[in-house]
Formats: sequence, C-alpha cells, structure tokens
Amino acid sequence: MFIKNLPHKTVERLSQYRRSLLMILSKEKTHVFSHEIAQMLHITPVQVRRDLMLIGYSGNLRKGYDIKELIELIGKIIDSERGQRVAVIGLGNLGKAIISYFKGKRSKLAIIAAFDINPEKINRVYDGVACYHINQMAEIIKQNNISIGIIAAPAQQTAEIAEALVLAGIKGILNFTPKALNVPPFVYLEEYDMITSLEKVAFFAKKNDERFK
Amino acid sequence: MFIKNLPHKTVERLSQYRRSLLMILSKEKTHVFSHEIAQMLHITPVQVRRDLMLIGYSGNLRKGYDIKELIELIGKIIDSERGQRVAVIGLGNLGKAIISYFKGKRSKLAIIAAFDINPEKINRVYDGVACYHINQMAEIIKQNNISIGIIAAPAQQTAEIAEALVLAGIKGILNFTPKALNVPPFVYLEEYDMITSLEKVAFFAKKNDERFK
DNA sequence: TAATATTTGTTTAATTATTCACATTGCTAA
DNA sequence: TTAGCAATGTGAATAATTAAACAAATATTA
Ligand SMILES: NC(=O)c1ccc[n+]([C@@H]2O[C@H](COP(=O)([O-])OP(=O)(O)OC[C@H]3O[C@@H](n4cnc5c(N)ncnc54)[C@H](O)[C@@H]3O)[C@@H](O)[C@H]2O)c1
Ligand SMILES: NC(=O)c1ccc[n+]([C@@H]2O[C@H](COP(=O)([O-])OP(=O)(O)OC[C@H]3O[C@@H](n4cnc5c(N)ncnc54)[C@H](O)[C@@H]3O)[C@@H](O)[C@H]2O)c1
Repeated sequence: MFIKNLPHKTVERLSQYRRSLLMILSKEKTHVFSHEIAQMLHITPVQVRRDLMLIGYSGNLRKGYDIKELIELIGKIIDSERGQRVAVIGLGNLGKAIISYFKGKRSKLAIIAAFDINPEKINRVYDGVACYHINQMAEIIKQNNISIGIIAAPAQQTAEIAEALVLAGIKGILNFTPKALNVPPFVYLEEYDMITSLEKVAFFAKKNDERFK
Repeated sequence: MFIKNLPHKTVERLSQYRRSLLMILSKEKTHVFSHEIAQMLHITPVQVRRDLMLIGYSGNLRKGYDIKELIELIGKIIDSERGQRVAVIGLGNLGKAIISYFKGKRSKLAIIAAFDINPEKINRVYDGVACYHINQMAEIIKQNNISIGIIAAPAQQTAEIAEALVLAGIKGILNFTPKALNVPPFVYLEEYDMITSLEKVAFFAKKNDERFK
C-alpha cells in the first residue's frame, strides 16, 4: 500500500504507534482509544487521529481503534512487502546492542549480516547474525539483497564504509558515528548521535531546574 | 549565559555544530564559513547563520566564524557552568557503548556512575566509570549531585527505575528503552528508539528506490 | 424518549521551523 | 577608484507541524 507524501514525523509516529500497540495487544485488550495511544507517547489525541486519518484508517466511535487491524495497516504502509534486509558494520558494543535489540522484533526487517575487521569476530555468529570480514561486504550484500546498512564502526572509517555500501547498492544508511556523511540522493541517510540527545537533556534539565526552583 | 526561548531544534543543532567544529579545529583551520558548517550537517547556510544570530554570535565577513570562539560560546549557552553529572542505569552492551563513547568527550558533562544488578558488574570499574548495585542508586546520586540519568536496562524495569531516579532528585532522563515513561513536569525526558530510526530509513529507502527506478 | 457523555473525523487556526531575498560589508583586482 | 564578488545578518514569506474547535455518531441513563 502506498500513501502519497506521508510527513516525516507521521512516519516516525506510525512506527511508534505500532511498537506501543504490539506491547499492549492482548486477549482482553483488542481496542484502543486515541487518547490512550496519545498518553503512551506523550502526544495529543488529535495528533494520533490526524495521523490515522492520513493513512485512511477509521476507528469505531464507541470502541476506538482495532489494535490488530491497525498494526497490520501500519505494516502495509511502512514495511516493504518483500521485506528488507539489513547489515550492521562494526560488531563492537554498539553493534551488538543493536543486533540483540532487533532480534526477532520485526519480520519484514531483518538484520542478516555483520561486518568487522577483528579476526576474533569474523566467521562467528552473534545472536543469530553471522559476521564476515569487511572485504566480503559487497559480495554478501549483493548475494543477499541487503538494502540497508547500519554503521557502528570507528568514526574514522565511516566515510570509506559508506562509500563501499553505496557502491554495493545499498538504499538506506543509518549512521551512529559522529562523522556526518555525504551520500548520493538516491540513498536515504539518517544520522543519530547520543551526545546531541544527552546535551539536549542537559540543557533543558538545567533550564527546568531554574524554572521550578 | 542564558538566551530566552531557544528553539528545541536550535539547541540540537548547537550541539552538532560544536561536535563538528571540534573535529575540524586545527592550527591551520581557525575559521569557518556558514556554508562549510552547513555542508557538514546537511543543512542550509541560512539555517546556520540564523542559529548563530539567535545566540548573538557575529562572524567576520571575510574569514567567517572563529571556530574556537564559537565552540566556547556554544559551551556557555548549552553547558551548565558548574557541570552536570550523569549516571547510566544498566551496564549491558548499550550501557557500555554509551560509556565508552562519552569517555573524555565533554568536560562539563561527565558520566560518573553506572548501576546494575548483575554481581559480576558491581563494584568494578568500566572505562573509568564505577558500577554500583541499583539499590545504592539514591544514595550515590545524592552524594555526587548527579542530575541526569540514562536508562539502558531491560525494558520491563524502566518505569520502576525512572521512578527511583525522580525520587532521587534527577532533573533529566534519556531513555533508550522501548517503554515510554511518565515523569513529572520538572523532569525533562528524552526518548530514543533505534527501531523508529531504522523503520524510517527502511520506509524512505523503499520510497526512494521506487522514485529513482 | 430525551438529555448526557464520549469519541471519532476533519476543517480551520496557531505555532514552529525553514527558506528566500536582499541590504550591507569589506576585500580584490581591473 | 570603482566594479565585482563572496560573505554575513535579518525581515518577510513560505512550509511543515501541531493544536483547537466542533459536527456527527452512538451508547448510556435519567
Ligand atoms: N552515535 C552514537 O550515539 C554512538 C554511541 C556509541 C558509539 N558510537 C559510535 O559507534 C561506533 C562504534 O562504537 P562501539 O562502542 O561499538 O565501538 P567498538 O570499538 O566497541 O566497536 C567498533 C567495532 O568496529 C570494528 N571495526 C574497526 N574498523 C572497522 C572497519 N573498517 N570495518 C568494519 N568494522 C570495523 C572493530 O573491530 C570493533 O569491533 C563508534 O564510531 C562510536 O563513536 C556512536
Ligand atoms: N532504544 C534503543 O535504541 C535501544 C537499542 C538497543 C537496546 N535498547 C534497550 O536498552 C536496554 C539495554 O539493552 P542492552 O542490549 O544493553 O541489554 P543487556 O541485556 O546487554 O543489558 C542490560 C543490563 O541491565 C542490567 N539490569 C537488569 N535489571 C536491572 C535493574 N533492575 N537495574 C539496573 N540494571 C539492570 C543487566 O544486568 C544488564 O547488564 C534494553 O531495554 C533494550 O531494549 C534500546
């Protein structure tokens, strides 16, 4: 299913809705109100209803939204029908955390390979994910039709790795390295840095502290 | 230094500016143009200039911005003068990745304690950070005037840990757990989930792929 | 049965964030 | 000396995002 020009923020929230809904779905709880979803994610019920409107989902006036149906619809919109395969580059602490966190979470989005240069990690399986030497990357990516790369290797290597990923035909990159990347326009790039998050928390915590004193 | 109502996004970018500037600062390179900063972060030069305008920084028309000065000014605005101390709760893969990533990065923002329940981790020092049992948390937080907590423990424990953090007097929380939290208004909360980032990449990678086909 | 309460869906308004457009400045060099 | 160029700084315009407001629907209950 395809919906024209879904806003970036809505896409993010759809992912969050699904995650939250998967957590509360049970035999007893089959339906949910917009204000319940809103409360779980610290947003307003209007926001939720608007997002669901954008994806064309209608709820029941008395019961709210059917959780199972909604989870499925979100899947139809944000997942790719044929699934997407993911590789992690750099099997250090962060790479491992990512792999163990994803394990079994999403059927349509599977981490199926890791790459590293450390001989102790290569040709071993971590949490169900096989680790290969970085110089086999292009080959393995093409063989397995991997379309997304997560970079969790040392910062200095980032540009080089990204270039190799692009050459190998990757379509999206999630970069956890503090080095910002340049990729061609047909590759979608998302960057995340924990320091920015932490400094933001620090700034507003400080501000709050003054305000509530 | 305090500037009234700095937009959230600007605060995020100031952190990114500083990070990028720290990486390029050198004997040879003492100044930088707005378009150079912009390129590093995939934004527009106007955006950069506007942010700097908001914090009242003026550049030199021919040389651009003085990198060192700008780094210092950003510090004066987003850092707390007396520094802020941080604790990590849960010393698993993610907790370790966070600690080793932060090591020595910011003088005004220091991770000084970790908490866990695993006896093998307690009373040991990881990357310069001592790990204590979770039931010593309130005590240690107060003793060391820790004001920020990073939650990287198993999801089920999240609510309980957050409550303890708030009771112990924490002012900001960065939650990496997929369980959304509720905290009182005087505590600043930031949540991050890698699945949302990855699903966003997957969605737009898929979309790009169709568009550029 | 009629009044009440609650929730969805959607239009409109408000707010926030980004970009445009251009005046201004100061160097370079014809 | 003056035209040209490449920057910054910023008011105004535009775009994106969020929230307010309210009609419509329907179960509940007085
Ligand atoms: N953005 C964030 O929020 C964040 C948080 C923590 C760490 N990091 C960054 O993520 C990266 C990894 O952090 P970590 O704590 O896991 O580090 P780590 O040192 O534990 O792991 C890095 C891994 O990459 C491997 N490696 C080295 N060179 C490589 C190459 N050329 N190709 C593939 N693999 C290679 C190493 O063998 C190691 O296993 C670092 O760049 C760090 O700065 C980012
Ligand atoms: N948000 C994200 O992007 C993201 C990414 C990866 C992991 N995670 C989450 O972060 C958390 C940690 O992930 P991980 O891979 O490091 O897991 P992990 O199992 O490696 O580590 C968890 C650690 O928490 C400790 N712990 C257990 N109970 C505790 C308690 N009550 N108090 C303090 N510590 C306790 C464990 O002993 C262990 O050391 C998990 O909740 C995971 O879902 C989030």
